[in-house]
Amino acid sequence: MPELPEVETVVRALRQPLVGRTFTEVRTYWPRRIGRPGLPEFKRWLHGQTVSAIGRRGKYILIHLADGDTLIVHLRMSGHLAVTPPDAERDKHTHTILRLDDGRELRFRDQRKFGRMYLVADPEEIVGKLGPEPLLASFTVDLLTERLQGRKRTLKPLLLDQSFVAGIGNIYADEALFYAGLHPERKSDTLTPADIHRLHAAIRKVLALGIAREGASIDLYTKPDGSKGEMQNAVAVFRRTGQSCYTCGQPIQRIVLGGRSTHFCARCQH
DNA sequence: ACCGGAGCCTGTTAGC
DNA sequence: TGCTAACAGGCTCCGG
Repeated sequence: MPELPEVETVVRALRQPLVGRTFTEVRTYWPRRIGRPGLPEFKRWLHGQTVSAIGRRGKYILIHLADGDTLIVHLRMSGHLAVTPPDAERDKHTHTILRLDDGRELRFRDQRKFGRMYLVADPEEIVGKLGPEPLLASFTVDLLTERLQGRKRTLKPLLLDQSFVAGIGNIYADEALFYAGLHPERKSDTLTPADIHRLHAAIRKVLALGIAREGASIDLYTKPDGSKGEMQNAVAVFRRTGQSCYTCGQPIQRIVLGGRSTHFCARCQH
């Protein structure tokens, strides 16, 4: 499940092979992959465009084009991007191929077909509703406190809400709540200033750790070159149901919250 | 304001 | 052993 650290890892890996390249051909085998505009316009519009920069907003990959437009990619559950030689064998789940002027190809593979590509003049059309970037200096304890004002929400679904804070998914939500010592069913309006302080620190800690370890290769995520990240070996609670908490030794519990499996230590999190 | 459920997908796994 | 049904999971939309 690519979340902020996984997407950041992909962006860093694609920067060198992609910046400065021009798209010379667009092929897609699953038109619904293109979120907007429609496929014919997408093809016409992207043809001949040159990549000026590549960045990230939440879980969205932003491929900035020289004329000011932006190609946006969301990997959702199982999306994978790679720059490959043209003669590389095509995986059966590769549904979109963007040919580059150096002969190589940017390939979008997606087993579950949830991922999307967008081509827009203004990226705010797509990412405008996202909450703050949690790793920027501007994401302060005060900002988090302010965003919690007047709200009464269960913490786990709140962390998964991209309009509250951008980039957190199921893995890092569970990990952040563990490090904050907060129960996933805790209501947001019961947090003390000390709780908010710990939550703020925990969010940044787990996301930074995820980036340092180049993502969690749980399920299908791999880096663009196909190798695995290391974060799956550093999780405290995620998918460790029944195993001992590293802090207190109690078995990790699993519940379902907001339709998402949720893992936590009942002794360490309140 | 907040929550829950459906829908989008398909490979894997649990259950009969 | 072989089949089917349930499940996972990010996000959007809808209804309560």
